[in-house]
Amino acid sequence: MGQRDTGTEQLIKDTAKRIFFSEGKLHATTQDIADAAGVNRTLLNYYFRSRDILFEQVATEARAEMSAVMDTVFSAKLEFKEKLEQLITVFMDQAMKFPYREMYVVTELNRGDKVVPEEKKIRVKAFLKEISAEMEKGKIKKMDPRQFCMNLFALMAYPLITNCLNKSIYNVNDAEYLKLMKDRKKLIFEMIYQ
Amino acid sequence: MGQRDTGTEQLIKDTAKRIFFSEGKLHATTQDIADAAGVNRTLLNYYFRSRDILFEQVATEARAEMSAVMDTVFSAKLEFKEKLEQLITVFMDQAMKFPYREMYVVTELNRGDKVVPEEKKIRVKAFLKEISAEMEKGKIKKMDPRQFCMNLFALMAYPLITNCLNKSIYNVNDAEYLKLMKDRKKLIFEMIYQ
DNA sequence: TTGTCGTTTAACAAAAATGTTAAACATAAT
DNA sequence: ATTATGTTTAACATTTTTGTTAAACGACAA
Repeated sequence: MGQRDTGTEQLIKDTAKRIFFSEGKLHATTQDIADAAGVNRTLLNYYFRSRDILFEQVATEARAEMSAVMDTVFSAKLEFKEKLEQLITVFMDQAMKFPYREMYVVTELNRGDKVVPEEKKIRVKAFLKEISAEMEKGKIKKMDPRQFCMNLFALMAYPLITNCLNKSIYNVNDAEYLKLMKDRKKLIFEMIYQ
Repeated sequence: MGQRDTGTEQLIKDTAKRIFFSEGKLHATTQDIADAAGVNRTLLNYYFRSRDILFEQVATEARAEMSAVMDTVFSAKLEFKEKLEQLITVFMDQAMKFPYREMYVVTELNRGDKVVPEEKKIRVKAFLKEISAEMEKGKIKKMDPRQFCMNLFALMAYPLITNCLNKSIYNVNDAEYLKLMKDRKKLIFEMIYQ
Protein backbone atom coordinates (compact mmCIF):
# COMPACT_ATOMS: atom_id res chain seq x y z
CA MET A 1 0.00 0.00 0.00
CA GLY A 2 1.53 3.28 -1.09
CA GLN A 3 1.59 5.78 1.75
CA ARG A 4 3.66 8.28 -0.07
CA ASP A 5 3.31 11.53 1.85
CA THR A 6 5.19 14.00 -0.31
CA GLY A 7 4.90 16.60 2.38
CA THR A 8 2.62 18.71 0.23
CA GLU A 9 -0.17 18.85 2.77
CA GLN A 10 2.23 20.22 5.35
CA LEU A 11 3.76 22.59 2.79
CA ILE A 12 0.34 24.05 2.05
CA LYS A 13 -0.44 24.59 5.70
CA ASP A 14 2.96 26.06 6.43
CA THR A 15 2.64 28.41 3.48
CA ALA A 16 -0.82 29.47 4.56
CA LYS A 17 0.51 30.14 8.03
CA ARG A 18 3.41 32.14 6.68
CA ILE A 19 1.11 34.30 4.57
CA PHE A 20 -1.45 34.79 7.32
CA PHE A 21 0.68 34.86 10.46
CA SER A 22 3.97 36.34 9.24
CA GLU A 23 3.00 38.53 6.31
CA GLY A 24 -0.35 39.53 7.73
CA LYS A 25 -2.17 39.08 4.42
CA LEU A 26 -5.49 38.22 5.96
CA HIS A 27 -7.29 38.50 2.64
CA ALA A 28 -5.19 35.88 0.86
CA THR A 29 -7.12 33.55 -1.47
CA THR A 30 -6.57 29.86 -2.07
CA GLN A 31 -4.82 30.80 -5.30
CA ASP A 32 -2.46 33.12 -3.42
CA ILE A 33 -1.55 30.30 -1.07
CA ALA A 34 -1.15 27.77 -3.88
CA ASP A 35 1.12 30.16 -5.80
CA ALA A 36 3.23 30.91 -2.74
CA ALA A 37 3.59 27.20 -2.09
CA GLY A 38 4.37 26.53 -5.75
CA VAL A 39 1.60 23.96 -6.12
CA ASN A 40 -1.55 23.60 -8.14
CA ARG A 41 -4.55 25.09 -6.42
CA THR A 42 -6.49 21.87 -6.85
CA LEU A 43 -4.26 20.33 -4.21
CA LEU A 44 -5.79 22.55 -1.58
CA ASN A 45 -9.13 20.92 -2.31
CA TYR A 46 -7.53 17.50 -2.57
CA TYR A 47 -6.01 17.71 0.88
CA PHE A 48 -8.51 19.90 2.70
CA ARG A 49 -11.71 19.52 0.66
CA SER A 50 -12.63 23.19 0.94
CA ARG A 51 -11.18 26.58 1.65
CA ASP A 52 -13.22 26.94 4.83
CA ILE A 53 -11.90 23.69 6.22
CA LEU A 54 -8.30 24.66 5.48
CA PHE A 55 -8.75 28.08 7.02
CA GLU A 56 -10.40 26.73 10.10
CA GLN A 57 -7.76 24.05 10.50
CA VAL A 58 -5.11 26.74 10.30
CA ALA A 59 -6.96 28.74 12.95
CA THR A 60 -7.40 25.71 15.19
CA GLU A 61 -3.73 24.81 14.94
CA ALA A 62 -2.80 28.42 15.61
CA ARG A 63 -4.73 28.30 18.86
CA ALA A 64 -3.13 24.96 19.72
CA GLU A 65 0.36 26.27 18.97
CA MET A 66 -0.17 29.31 21.14
CA SER A 67 -1.51 27.18 23.96
CA ALA A 68 1.32 24.70 23.65
CA VAL A 69 3.98 27.37 23.85
CA MET A 70 2.31 28.99 26.81
CA ASP A 71 1.63 25.74 28.60
CA THR A 72 5.26 24.65 28.56
CA VAL A 73 6.04 27.84 30.40
CA PHE A 74 3.01 27.82 32.65
CA SER A 75 3.62 24.30 33.85
CA ALA A 76 7.37 24.72 34.31
CA LYS A 77 8.62 24.18 37.84
CA LEU A 78 10.23 27.54 38.24
CA GLU A 79 10.09 30.48 40.57
CA PHE A 80 7.69 33.12 39.35
CA LYS A 81 10.44 35.48 38.35
CA GLU A 82 12.19 32.92 36.19
CA LYS A 83 8.91 31.78 34.77
CA LEU A 84 8.07 35.31 33.77
CA GLU A 85 11.46 35.80 32.11
CA GLN A 86 11.05 32.61 30.17
CA LEU A 87 7.52 33.48 29.18
CA ILE A 88 8.66 36.79 27.75
CA THR A 89 11.51 35.18 25.84
CA VAL A 90 9.39 32.40 24.41
CA PHE A 91 6.39 34.53 23.57
CA MET A 92 8.40 37.34 22.01
CA ASP A 93 10.35 34.92 19.83
CA GLN A 94 7.07 33.49 18.65
CA ALA A 95 5.53 36.90 18.13
CA MET A 96 8.51 37.99 16.05
CA LYS A 97 8.05 34.99 13.81
CA PHE A 98 4.25 35.16 13.65
CA PRO A 99 3.18 38.65 14.61
CA TYR A 100 -0.29 38.29 13.10
CA ARG A 101 -1.18 34.86 14.42
CA GLU A 102 -3.50 36.09 17.13
CA MET A 103 -5.00 38.54 14.69
CA TYR A 104 -5.83 35.70 12.34
CA VAL A 105 -7.57 33.82 15.13
CA VAL A 106 -9.50 36.91 16.16
CA THR A 107 -10.67 37.82 12.67
CA GLU A 108 -11.68 34.25 11.96
CA LEU A 109 -13.71 34.34 15.17
CA ASN A 110 -15.31 37.65 14.19
CA ARG A 111 -16.13 36.24 10.77
CA GLY A 112 -18.61 33.58 11.74
CA ASP A 113 -20.14 33.16 15.12
CA LYS A 114 -17.74 30.50 16.26
CA VAL A 115 -17.04 30.01 19.91
CA VAL A 116 -13.59 29.51 21.27
CA PRO A 117 -13.25 26.06 22.83
CA GLU A 118 -13.51 25.83 26.61
CA GLU A 119 -10.08 24.41 27.22
CA LYS A 120 -6.91 25.33 29.01
CA LYS A 121 -8.60 27.84 31.30
CA ILE A 122 -7.29 25.74 34.15
CA ARG A 123 -3.68 26.58 33.32
CA VAL A 124 -4.52 30.24 33.05
CA LYS A 125 -6.33 30.17 36.35
CA ALA A 126 -3.31 28.63 38.03
CA PHE A 127 -1.10 31.30 36.53
CA LEU A 128 -3.43 34.02 37.74
CA LYS A 129 -3.08 32.58 41.22
CA GLU A 130 0.68 32.67 40.98
CA ILE A 131 0.41 36.31 40.00
CA SER A 132 -1.80 37.06 42.99
CA ALA A 133 0.67 35.34 45.26
CA GLU A 134 3.49 37.42 43.84
CA MET A 135 1.49 40.55 44.45
CA GLU A 136 1.02 39.57 48.07
CA LYS A 137 4.78 39.24 48.34
CA GLY A 138 5.07 42.77 47.00
CA LYS A 139 7.05 41.64 44.00
CA ILE A 140 4.62 43.16 41.56
CA LYS A 141 2.21 46.03 41.82
CA LYS A 142 -1.18 45.04 43.18
CA MET A 143 -4.00 44.92 40.66
CA ASP A 144 -6.50 42.55 39.16
CA PRO A 145 -4.28 39.68 37.98
CA ARG A 146 -6.19 39.63 34.71
CA GLN A 147 -5.09 43.20 34.14
CA PHE A 148 -1.53 42.09 34.79
CA CYS A 149 -1.87 39.38 32.16
CA MET A 150 -3.38 41.74 29.64
CA ASN A 151 -0.60 44.22 30.27
CA LEU A 152 2.01 41.57 29.73
CA PHE A 153 0.66 40.25 26.46
CA ALA A 154 -0.20 43.70 25.17
CA LEU A 155 3.36 44.88 25.70
CA MET A 156 4.74 41.86 23.90
CA ALA A 157 2.39 41.49 20.97
CA TYR A 158 1.14 44.89 19.96
CA PRO A 159 4.26 46.62 18.67
CA LEU A 160 4.87 43.73 16.31
CA ILE A 161 1.38 43.86 14.86
CA THR A 162 1.65 47.57 14.19
CA ASN A 163 5.11 47.12 12.73
CA CYS A 164 4.43 48.96 9.48
CA LEU A 165 2.80 51.90 11.24
CA ASN A 166 5.54 52.20 13.83
CA LYS A 167 8.31 52.12 11.27
CA SER A 168 6.67 55.02 9.53
CA ILE A 169 5.77 57.03 12.61
CA TYR A 170 9.06 56.59 14.46
CA ASN A 171 11.20 56.63 11.36
CA VAL A 172 13.06 53.40 11.94
CA ASN A 173 14.38 50.88 9.44
CA ASP A 174 14.16 47.10 9.63
CA ALA A 175 17.43 46.58 11.48
CA GLU A 176 16.67 49.26 14.02
CA TYR A 177 13.20 47.87 14.51
CA LEU A 178 14.58 44.43 15.17
CA LYS A 179 16.87 45.87 17.81
CA LEU A 180 13.99 47.73 19.44
CA MET A 181 12.02 44.50 19.61
CA LYS A 182 14.91 42.57 21.09
CA ASP A 183 15.43 45.25 23.71
CA ARG A 184 11.79 45.01 24.64
CA LYS A 185 12.26 41.63 26.28
CA LYS A 186 14.33 43.11 29.06
CA LEU A 187 12.33 46.31 29.11
CA ILE A 188 9.00 44.58 29.56
CA PHE A 189 10.30 42.48 32.37
CA GLU A 190 11.64 45.48 34.22
CA MET A 191 8.42 47.30 33.63
CA ILE A 192 6.13 44.78 35.28
CA TYR A 193 8.44 43.21 37.84
CA GLN A 194 10.31 45.22 40.41
CA MET B 1 -30.07 72.78 -9.40
CA GLY B 2 -30.89 69.91 -7.13
CA GLN B 3 -28.15 69.26 -4.62
CA ARG B 4 -30.10 66.81 -2.62
CA ASP B 5 -27.62 64.93 -0.43
CA THR B 6 -29.78 62.29 1.17
CA GLY B 7 -26.94 61.37 3.47
CA THR B 8 -26.61 57.97 1.86
CA GLU B 9 -22.95 58.39 1.00
CA GLN B 10 -22.16 59.12 4.63
CA LEU B 11 -24.39 56.29 5.79
CA ILE B 12 -22.48 53.84 3.64
CA LYS B 13 -19.13 54.97 4.97
CA ASP B 14 -20.32 54.97 8.56
CA THR B 15 -21.72 51.49 8.15
CA ALA B 16 -18.51 50.24 6.58
CA LYS B 17 -16.59 51.73 9.47
CA ARG B 18 -18.87 50.12 12.01
CA ILE B 19 -18.48 46.71 10.41
CA PHE B 20 -14.72 47.00 9.98
CA PHE B 21 -13.67 49.02 13.01
CA SER B 22 -16.24 48.02 15.64
CA GLU B 23 -17.27 44.51 14.67
CA GLY B 24 -13.90 43.52 13.30
CA LYS B 25 -15.36 41.82 10.23
CA LEU B 26 -12.36 42.46 8.05
CA HIS B 27 -13.67 40.13 5.34
CA ALA B 28 -16.94 41.97 4.81
CA THR B 29 -18.09 42.29 1.20
CA THR B 30 -19.82 45.21 -0.46
CA GLN B 31 -23.05 43.26 -0.16
CA ASP B 32 -22.53 42.86 3.58
CA ILE B 33 -22.07 46.59 3.93
CA ALA B 34 -25.05 47.43 1.73
CA ASP B 35 -27.26 45.05 3.72
CA ALA B 36 -26.10 46.47 7.03
CA ALA B 37 -26.77 49.98 5.76
CA GLY B 38 -30.15 48.93 4.38
CA VAL B 39 -29.40 50.22 0.89
CA ASN B 40 -29.04 48.72 -2.55
CA ARG B 41 -25.53 47.56 -3.27
CA THR B 42 -25.46 49.53 -6.50
CA LEU B 43 -25.26 52.69 -4.42
CA LEU B 44 -21.79 51.73 -3.28
CA ASN B 45 -20.67 51.87 -6.88
CA TYR B 46 -22.72 55.00 -7.53
CA TYR B 47 -21.03 56.92 -4.74
CA PHE B 48 -17.59 55.33 -4.69
CA ARG B 49 -17.22 53.81 -8.17
CA SER B 50 -15.51 50.65 -6.92
CA ARG B 51 -15.02 48.56 -3.84
CA ASP B 52 -11.30 49.32 -3.76
CA ILE B 53 -11.92 53.06 -3.77
CA LEU B 54 -14.43 52.79 -0.93
CA PHE B 55 -12.14 50.58 1.13
CA GLU B 56 -9.15 52.82 0.61
CA GLN B 57 -11.17 55.91 1.42
CA VAL B 58 -12.27 54.25 4.64
CA ALA B 59 -8.65 53.42 5.44
CA THR B 60 -7.47 56.92 4.62
CA GLU B 61 -10.15 58.48 6.79
CA ALA B 62 -9.30 56.05 9.57
CA ARG B 63 -5.72 57.26 9.55
CA ALA B 64 -6.91 60.85 9.47
CA GLU B 65 -9.30 60.28 12.37
CA MET B 66 -6.59 58.67 14.46
CA SER B 67 -4.19 61.49 13.69
CA ALA B 68 -6.79 64.13 14.43
CA VAL B 69 -7.61 62.67 17.83
CA MET B 70 -3.96 62.34 18.72
CA ASP B 71 -3.03 65.76 17.44
CA THR B 72 -5.59 67.55 19.56
CA VAL B 73 -3.90 66.00 22.57
CA PHE B 74 -0.34 66.36 21.33
CA SER B 75 -0.71 70.04 20.58
CA ALA B 76 -2.60 70.85 23.78
CA LYS B 77 -0.88 73.36 26.04
CA LEU B 78 -0.73 71.15 29.08
CA GLU B 79 1.82 69.81 31.48
CA PHE B 80 3.06 66.40 30.44
CA LYS B 81 1.21 64.64 33.20
CA GLU B 82 -2.14 66.15 32.26
CA LYS B 83 -1.45 65.57 28.60
CA LEU B 84 -0.79 61.94 29.28
CA GLU B 85 -3.99 61.55 31.28
CA GLN B 86 -5.97 63.18 28.53
CA LEU B 87 -4.30 61.06 25.89
CA ILE B 88 -5.25 57.90 27.71
CA THR B 89 -8.84 59.03 28.18
CA VAL B 90 -9.28 60.11 24.59
CA PHE B 91 -7.52 57.16 23.03
CA MET B 92 -9.21 54.56 25.19
CA ASP B 93 -12.64 56.00 24.48
CA GLN B 94 -11.87 55.78 20.79
CA ALA B 95 -10.45 52.30 21.11
CA MET B 96 -13.55 51.12 22.92
CA LYS B 97 -15.70 52.41 20.08
CA PHE B 98 -13.43 51.24 17.26
CA PRO B 99 -11.17 48.51 18.61
CA TYR B 100 -10.25 47.21 15.16
CA ARG B 101 -9.58 50.50 13.41
CA GLU B 102 -5.82 50.21 13.53
CA MET B 103 -6.09 46.59 12.51
CA TYR B 104 -8.02 47.61 9.44
CA VAL B 105 -5.35 50.09 8.47
CA VAL B 106 -2.61 47.55 9.04
CA THR B 107 -4.26 44.78 7.05
CA GLU B 108 -5.04 47.15 4.21
CA LEU B 109 -1.37 48.13 4.20
CA ASN B 110 -0.29 44.49 4.20
CA ARG B 111 -2.67 43.79 1.35
CA GLY B 112 -1.05 45.83 -1.36
CA ASP B 113 2.31 47.46 -1.18
CA LYS B 114 1.00 50.83 -0.18
CA VAL B 115 3.17 53.20 1.78
CA VAL B 116 1.90 55.15 4.70
CA PRO B 117 1.97 58.90 3.94
CA GLU B 118 4.88 60.89 5.34
CA GLU B 119 2.85 63.24 7.48
CA LYS B 120 2.47 64.15 11.12
CA LYS B 121 5.86 62.76 12.11
CA ILE B 122 6.62 66.25 13.36
CA ARG B 123 3.99 66.04 16.05
CA VAL B 124 5.22 62.64 17.12
CA LYS B 125 8.78 63.87 17.23
CA ALA B 126 7.75 66.74 19.47
CA PHE B 127 5.94 64.33 21.75
CA LEU B 128 8.97 62.07 21.91
CA LYS B 129 10.97 65.07 23.04
CA GLU B 130 8.48 65.83 25.77
CA ILE B 131 8.83 62.25 26.90
CA SER B 132 12.62 62.52 27.00
CA ALA B 133 12.35 65.70 29.02
CA GLU B 134 10.07 63.98 31.49
CA MET B 135 12.55 61.15 31.81
CA GLU B 136 15.28 63.62 32.63
CA LYS B 137 13.07 64.99 35.36
CA GLY B 138 12.77 61.47 36.73
CA LYS B 139 9.03 61.43 36.29
CA ILE B 140 9.12 58.35 34.12
CA LYS B 141 11.52 55.47 33.85
CA LYS B 142 14.38 56.12 31.45
CA MET B 143 14.21 54.28 28.17
CA ASP B 144 14.06 54.89 24.45
CA PRO B 145 11.08 57.25 24.16
CA ARG B 146 9.83 55.21 21.23
CA GLN B 147 9.61 52.24 23.55
CA PHE B 148 7.62 54.37 25.95
CA CYS B 149 5.20 55.25 23.17
CA MET B 150 4.85 51.67 22.05
CA ASN B 151 4.21 50.61 25.64
CA LEU B 152 1.54 53.22 26.03
CA PHE B 153 -0.39 52.38 22.88
CA ALA B 154 0.04 48.65 23.36
CA LEU B 155 -1.47 48.82 26.85
CA MET B 156 -4.42 50.80 25.55
CA ALA B 157 -5.22 49.09 22.30
CA TYR B 158 -4.35 45.43 22.58
CA PRO B 159 -6.81 44.13 25.18
CA LEU B 160 -9.67 45.55 23.14
CA ILE B 161 -8.56 43.85 19.96
CA THR B 162 -8.29 40.49 21.66
CA ASN B 163 -11.65 41.01 23.36
CA CYS B 164 -13.15 37.71 22.27
CA LEU B 165 -10.10 35.71 23.31
CA ASN B 166 -9.80 37.43 26.67
CA LYS B 167 -13.44 36.92 27.52
CA SER B 168 -12.98 33.23 26.96
CA ILE B 169 -9.61 32.86 28.67
CA TYR B 170 -10.41 34.95 31.72
CA ASN B 171 -14.03 33.91 31.92
CA VAL B 172 -15.57 37.37 32.00
CA ASN B 173 -18.87 38.58 30.62
CA ASP B 174 -19.56 41.77 28.69
CA ALA B 175 -20.33 43.92 31.71
CA GLU B 176 -17.29 42.76 33.61
CA TYR B 177 -15.12 43.27 30.57
CA LEU B 178 -16.37 46.82 30.20
CA LYS B 179 -15.45 47.51 33.79
CA LEU B 180 -11.99 46.04 33.32
CA MET B 181 -11.46 48.32 30.33
CA LYS B 182 -12.64 51.38 32.21
CA ASP B 183 -10.33 50.57 35.10
CA ARG B 184 -7.45 50.31 32.69
CA LYS B 185 -7.37 54.04 32.12
CA LYS B 186 -6.20 54.71 35.64
CA LEU B 187 -4.13 51.56 35.76
CA ILE B 188 -2.17 52.37 32.63
CA PHE B 189 -1.40 55.84 33.84
CA GLU B 190 -0.12 54.59 37.15
CA MET B 191 1.92 51.97 35.38
CA ILE B 192 3.92 54.29 33.19
CA TYR B 193 3.99 57.44 35.28
CA GLN B 194 5.23 57.48 38.83
C1' DT C 1 -48.01 70.79 -14.47
C1' DT C 2 -43.98 69.65 -16.53
C1' DG C 3 -39.21 69.11 -17.00
C1' DT C 4 -34.71 68.66 -14.80
C1' DC C 5 -31.55 66.35 -12.20
C1' DG C 6 -29.86 63.83 -8.40
C1' DT C 7 -31.04 59.41 -6.35
C1' DT C 8 -32.39 54.65 -6.20
C1' DT C 9 -33.51 50.29 -8.04
C1' DA C 10 -33.63 45.85 -10.72
C1' DA C 11 -31.76 43.28 -14.27
C1' DC C 12 -27.92 42.07 -16.47
C1' DA C 13 -22.78 41.39 -17.38
C1' DA C 14 -18.21 40.49 -16.01
C1' DA C 15 -14.76 39.08 -13.10
C1' DA C 16 -12.92 36.60 -9.31
C1' DA C 17 -12.81 32.83 -6.32
C1' DT C 18 -13.94 28.24 -5.28
C1' DG C 19 -15.18 23.41 -6.32
C1' DT C 20 -15.28 19.04 -9.35
C1' DT C 21 -13.90 15.73 -12.60
C1' DA C 22 -11.21 12.73 -15.27
C1' DA C 23 -6.97 11.73 -16.79
C1' DA C 24 -1.87 11.84 -16.38
C1' DC C 25 1.88 10.87 -13.41
C1' DA C 26 4.87 8.57 -10.09
C1' DT C 27 6.23 5.22 -6.92
C1' DA C 28 6.12 0.89 -4.49
C1' DA C 29 4.67 -3.86 -4.38
C1' DT C 30 3.58 -8.02 -6.98
C1' DA D 1 6.72 -5.23 -16.58
C1' DT D 2 2.42 -4.73 -14.63
C1' DT D 3 -0.70 -3.37 -11.25
C1' DA D 4 -2.35 -0.70 -7.51
C1' DT D 5 -2.57 3.44 -5.22
C1' DG D 6 -1.55 7.92 -3.78
C1' DT D 7 -0.36 12.38 -6.04
C1' DT D 8 -0.67 16.03 -9.36
C1' DT D 9 -2.49 18.44 -13.18
C1' DA D 10 -5.60 20.72 -16.64
C1' DA D 11 -10.09 21.60 -18.09
C1' DC D 12 -14.40 22.55 -16.81
C1' DA D 13 -18.43 23.99 -13.74
C1' DT D 14 -20.31 26.52 -10.09
C1' DT D 15 -20.69 30.00 -6.89
C1' DT D 16 -19.61 34.35 -5.10
C1' DT D 17 -18.44 38.95 -5.59
C1' DT D 18 -18.12 42.98 -8.15
C1' DG D 19 -19.33 46.22 -11.93
C1' DT D 20 -22.64 48.34 -15.53
C1' DT D 21 -26.75 49.87 -17.60
C1' DA D 22 -31.17 51.65 -18.31
C1' DA D 23 -35.20 52.77 -16.31
C1' DA D 24 -38.01 54.26 -12.30
C1' DC D 25 -38.51 57.43 -8.62
C1' DG D 26 -38.84 61.85 -6.18
C1' DA D 27 -37.97 66.51 -4.90
C1' DC D 28 -37.65 70.98 -6.71
C1' DA D 29 -37.82 74.89 -9.98
C1' DA D 30 -39.76 77.09 -13.90
